[in-house]
Amino acid sequence: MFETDKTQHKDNDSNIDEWSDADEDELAKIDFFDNGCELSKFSLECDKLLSAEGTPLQRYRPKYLIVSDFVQQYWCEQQLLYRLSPEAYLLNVSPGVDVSIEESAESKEVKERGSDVHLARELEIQVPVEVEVITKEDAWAVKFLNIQTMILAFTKGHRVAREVPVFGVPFGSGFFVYGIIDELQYNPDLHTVEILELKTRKSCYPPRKSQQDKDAFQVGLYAEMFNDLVRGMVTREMVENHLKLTLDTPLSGGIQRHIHQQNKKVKMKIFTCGDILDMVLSQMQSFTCITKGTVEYVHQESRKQISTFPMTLDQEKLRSLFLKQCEWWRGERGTVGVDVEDCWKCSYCQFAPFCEWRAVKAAESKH
DNA sequence: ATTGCTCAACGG
Ligand code: SF4
Repeated sequence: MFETDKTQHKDNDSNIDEWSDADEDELAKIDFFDNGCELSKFSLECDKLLSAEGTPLQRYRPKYLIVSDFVQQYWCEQQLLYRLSPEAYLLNVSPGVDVSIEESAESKEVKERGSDVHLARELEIQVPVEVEVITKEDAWAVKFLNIQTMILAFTKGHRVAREVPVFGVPFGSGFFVYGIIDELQYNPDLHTVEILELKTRKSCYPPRKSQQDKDAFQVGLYAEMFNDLVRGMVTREMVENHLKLTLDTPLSGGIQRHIHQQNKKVKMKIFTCGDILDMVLSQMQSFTCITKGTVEYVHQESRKQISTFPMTLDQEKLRSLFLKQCEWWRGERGTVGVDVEDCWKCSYCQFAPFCEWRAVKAAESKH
């Protein structure tokens, strides 16, 4: 009885907590449901744009994806698309209407403070070295060398490494993925490795469940990729074919010098990107698989810990989530925005005013 | 073959 009141409620507040506050005129203009309310695979205008111009993979990630792509997608696939393709968002905006696609200054500020904290933490334990990079092989060799630095640190007795790259082709997806793990912790007695993912927050309270889920997903994906390297499931050919690298040409002088400087014992030899890759692929196999991780939330202002929670790797759950995400990248299904219970996310989103997903959900809720 | 092709994560 009281519920009917709720559905009629129009929220013109700046606070977005329901679908129904979208602009009435915009809703009238967009008529997706001519043929009833069944959710067809590509009913959104943005999906039609995608199918006309190529899959997200071809268009935006022809060689490799980054872990952050999947993490953003986990948060909201529609928002990911709008970030990749502002034109997909502008489809919903009538010509002449002035609209911003910039993130708010506040949100930029919060992200910057997060970056600052992470940078400071990295500098606490490792010294950055500048290396001249000329070719893309050089650039990838540096990434591989950063993995080797972690391996060396752990064999020297260090227990913590930060900003450690991982790469691979998770779950046989056929997608090459690259990411950087915030922190790895090594226990030399048990010979185990765990992930610590630090998240800084403006708020001094723990985030909502779906945000924690997203962070657990991120840690899970890192763990899975690390483990694939440990299991020897990442091959030289995968790197070569996906990244289109020529692995057998010598790296440029700056990197050669760096390698010899780093390890004086290494014999005078000209290294190729493939040499570095082979070493890393082989050395990674001496680790054990990661089974656990921790997500830690820290208040930006006070730097005090807010909360932590453990992540136990659930490979099957992760697999099905990940492969579902891959379908979107391949253009096998349409874009899906946030669930009703997660529509609070829209209040933080720069695309809320003309978001197609929101408009459709608002229209649906009026049946 | 004019011919290239990505710093990731950052927080909500
Ligand atoms: S407004 Fe909501 S549904 Fe639309 S992109 Fe932003 S978060 Fe996703």
